[in-house]
Amino acid sequence: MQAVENHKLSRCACCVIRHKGICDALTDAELMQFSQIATHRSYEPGDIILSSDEKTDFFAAIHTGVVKLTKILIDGRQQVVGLLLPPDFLGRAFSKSNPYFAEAATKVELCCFPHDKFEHMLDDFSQLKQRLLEQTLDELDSTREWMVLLGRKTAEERVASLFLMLANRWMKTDCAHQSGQQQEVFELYLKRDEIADFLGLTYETVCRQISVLRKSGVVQFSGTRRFSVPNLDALAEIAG
Amino acid sequence: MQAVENHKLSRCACCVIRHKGICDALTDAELMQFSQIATHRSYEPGDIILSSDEKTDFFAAIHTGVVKLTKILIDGRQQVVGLLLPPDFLGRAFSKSNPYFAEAATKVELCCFPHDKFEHMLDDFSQLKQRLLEQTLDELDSTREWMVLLGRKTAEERVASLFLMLANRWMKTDCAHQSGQQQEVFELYLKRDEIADFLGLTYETVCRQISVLRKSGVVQFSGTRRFSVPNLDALAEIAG
DNA sequence: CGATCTGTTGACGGCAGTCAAGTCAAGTGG
DNA sequence: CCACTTGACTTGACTGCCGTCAACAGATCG
Repeated sequence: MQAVENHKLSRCACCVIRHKGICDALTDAELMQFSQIATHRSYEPGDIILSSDEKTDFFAAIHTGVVKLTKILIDGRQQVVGLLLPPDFLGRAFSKSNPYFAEAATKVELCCFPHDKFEHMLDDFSQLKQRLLEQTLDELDSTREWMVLLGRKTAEERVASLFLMLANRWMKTDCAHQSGQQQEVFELYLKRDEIADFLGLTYETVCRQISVLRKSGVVQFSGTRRFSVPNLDALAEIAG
Repeated sequence: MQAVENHKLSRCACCVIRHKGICDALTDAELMQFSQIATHRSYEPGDIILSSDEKTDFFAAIHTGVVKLTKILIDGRQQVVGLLLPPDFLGRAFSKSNPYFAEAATKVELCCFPHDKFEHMLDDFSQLKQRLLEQTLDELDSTREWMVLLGRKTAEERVASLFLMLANRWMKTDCAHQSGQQQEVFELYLKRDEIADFLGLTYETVCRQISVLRKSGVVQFSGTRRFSVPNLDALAEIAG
């Protein structure tokens, strides 16, 4: 029993997101307790992790991969309302259902916590709740930033904004990039039609605007889903 | 001194939003402490309450009136990213600045709490932090709902969605509406160009789509900013 | 090799934006 | 009291960006 706990603690202790996501709010001792309720789950691209308005029985930290949050209208029109990367948190606390679909955009590994036990721990560890609040506030900020994009930006500005956002997120979390090195390469993660659903466009328009940016030299592509940015300021200028 | 406290408590105790907003999370005894740090401020339509990225020194509960949260691009394009009605909470906790403008859309009265004292109280009263978290999560949900509108809905659907949202919010909070009464009358609060900035349209398009809905009988106007809805289901159908 | 999925590019049309004129109500000042 | 101004709103004519429809290219896989 003790051995198992130690094993589980060590799994958490050496977890790549130990000091990034909500887990960072916990001490090693608290993490020990936390690790006992955590289980891992894996998903393939396209898998539905959570269905809209289905009662959810777990929360999760994104361990690896990318998760899309989407909403759909009755006639099938779809909008991506959030993109979760490690070490983001997945799930709607203090509510029995969540109003989005969560879909794996890439291979995904989650670290899951049962619904009721996690909410109890939120009450026990005030630092955890604090962290969740701060993360939710940050998410609200970036969601509103995206509202400006959807409401007011042109197609070209939208695509440029997406590239800029991905580049910034990449450099913030995976900041193991050696300075003075050659061009940083970023991952797009999404297919053209997923990008379209994120930007409020059609996939043809996304294609065209990517071509425009590529031909003007603002971004350089290697394959269809990897790109680099010679001049981030120029990209930011276009993104508005 | 004691007299003043009693006076202040009584002001909170009989406050119209005492049992609606975050204050509802407090006991009468806690409210007493709370009332000692609270001050009231008034604003006229068009007044800027908070400027984007300006360091904020207070939080506030909306007592009366309507507050717009907006963001602008360098060339002046504007997007309303949130609409706050009583008893909503204004301010970005645990961050020295907030990335939006807060502007009074109508006459507004705020109940304000100093920045540092309020954050201390959040730590002292866990129910308060809990309430703030839940309110933030709800705000995130409705913001994402609005992303679908901005990204995927037509002009007519957007205007219909706004009417529906206002009707629902009105009936939820001011539910002193006598049943079996004649048509409920709702307030639009915003000018045509403010609606446009909320819906990601131009004010001419907003005008035209309001005319369409009015002529089809789905909504009835008295003046330019008051309307009633004969059939809410029909409106919801159009809103998508 | 064909089948399928993903991405690219062209031609055309429509919805909403742009530009502009006009209505209406409220306020201001002579 | 009336001319004038101002702000909010409405409506029309035209334009253009992006959506729709369609053909095609490349990659992956059985």
